[in-house]
Amino acid sequence: MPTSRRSDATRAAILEAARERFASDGYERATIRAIARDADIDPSMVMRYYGNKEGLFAAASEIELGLPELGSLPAQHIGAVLVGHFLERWERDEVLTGMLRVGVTNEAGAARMQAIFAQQLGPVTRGVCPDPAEAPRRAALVASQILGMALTRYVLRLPPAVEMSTDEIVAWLGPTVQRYLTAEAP
Amino acid sequence: MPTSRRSDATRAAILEAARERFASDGYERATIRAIARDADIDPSMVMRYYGNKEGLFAAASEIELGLPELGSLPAQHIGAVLVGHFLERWERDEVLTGMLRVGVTNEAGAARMQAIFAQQLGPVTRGVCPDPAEAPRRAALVASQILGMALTRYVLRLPPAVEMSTDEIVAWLGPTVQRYLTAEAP
DNA sequence: CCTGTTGGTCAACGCTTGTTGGCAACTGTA
DNA sequence: TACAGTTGCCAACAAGCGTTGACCAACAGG
Repeated sequence: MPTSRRSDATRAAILEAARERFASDGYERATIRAIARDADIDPSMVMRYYGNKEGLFAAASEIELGLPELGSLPAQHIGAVLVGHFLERWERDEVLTGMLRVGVTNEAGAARMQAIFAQQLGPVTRGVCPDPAEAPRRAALVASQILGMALTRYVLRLPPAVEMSTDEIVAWLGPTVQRYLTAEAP
Repeated sequence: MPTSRRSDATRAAILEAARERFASDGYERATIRAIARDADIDPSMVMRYYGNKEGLFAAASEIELGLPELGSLPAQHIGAVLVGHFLERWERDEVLTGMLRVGVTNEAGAARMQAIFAQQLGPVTRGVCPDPAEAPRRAALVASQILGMALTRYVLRLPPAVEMSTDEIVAWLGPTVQRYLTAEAP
């Protein structure tokens, strides 16, 4: 079991092409043939290395949100920091847009998305919201606003949402997220 | 040009089946054959009456949000009323879920969604936000929160979002929408 | 030098898709 | 009754899909 195989470059190329295709086309329209063409490789290699299309998608959709530790931050800025972080992460590449697109079209994609948010956003909220038992609900509220902005801005591309600057978005959404995290339940 | 044709029932059956399929499967996976099977009809009839798949989708996605007149309402309740109305509309049938699903996967779907919100949510905001020139931006913010909740609750089905009651959602999102509509720009 | 493993290509398979055109049955009109 | 238009079904098409298995080239160890 060698630590690095000759085929690692090929595997990586496939994975990168797969991420881009899934991101821009969604699960159904991202064909194995197109991915293979992008990676300059035969479609059958994709099958060999990832078993089938679902396996390829599973491998291509391991995503790190890379959320910061919020514990050390001034409590009243958490919302803005979180919104800013997500916006930056969203604009860095198309991975999250793709995740969103696939999460909507594909059952496995939706499950993957549930897991990502539960595992990575859940703990963050647990540390800052008043009643830890309510953390999942707070996380869902935060997710609804952040994913909603991502949806309107990066996927549906409603013009006013596209035209806003990231600073403006942070200024508008920051207080919302802040409230979802730290306010008493209404 | 008769006012009613014998085939009107067929056309309606096709349209209804199409709406359901587009809603539950998205654009790509909703096949003409499956729609025809649901409507107990030959696939070629779909082509005859709607030209092609895009035409069928266009016909199936004419949607009325049916937003209420907000002008006569107490200004401080607008947010809650709007959120409640959308939730009710969303849970009544699967049409809006379908619109969302198709808007994400399909360019024409996204365009349709832009139009719906511009034409139906835009005027509402224009009447209530401080500076009418900012109405489109306010509408986009409102859309981001409302579509975000719909996304997490009805499409991705994040468990905490599903488990909340509509009253709880109104209580949480109402003030957010209210602020997006009526607060001074931050 | 042989031999087995690995990386990669090629051609094909069975299937589903959107779409088309021909043909039968019915309806309304003259 | 005869005829034109409408409604519907059937069979087929070309294209694209995921997937498979046979085959070749390079390389490794003995």
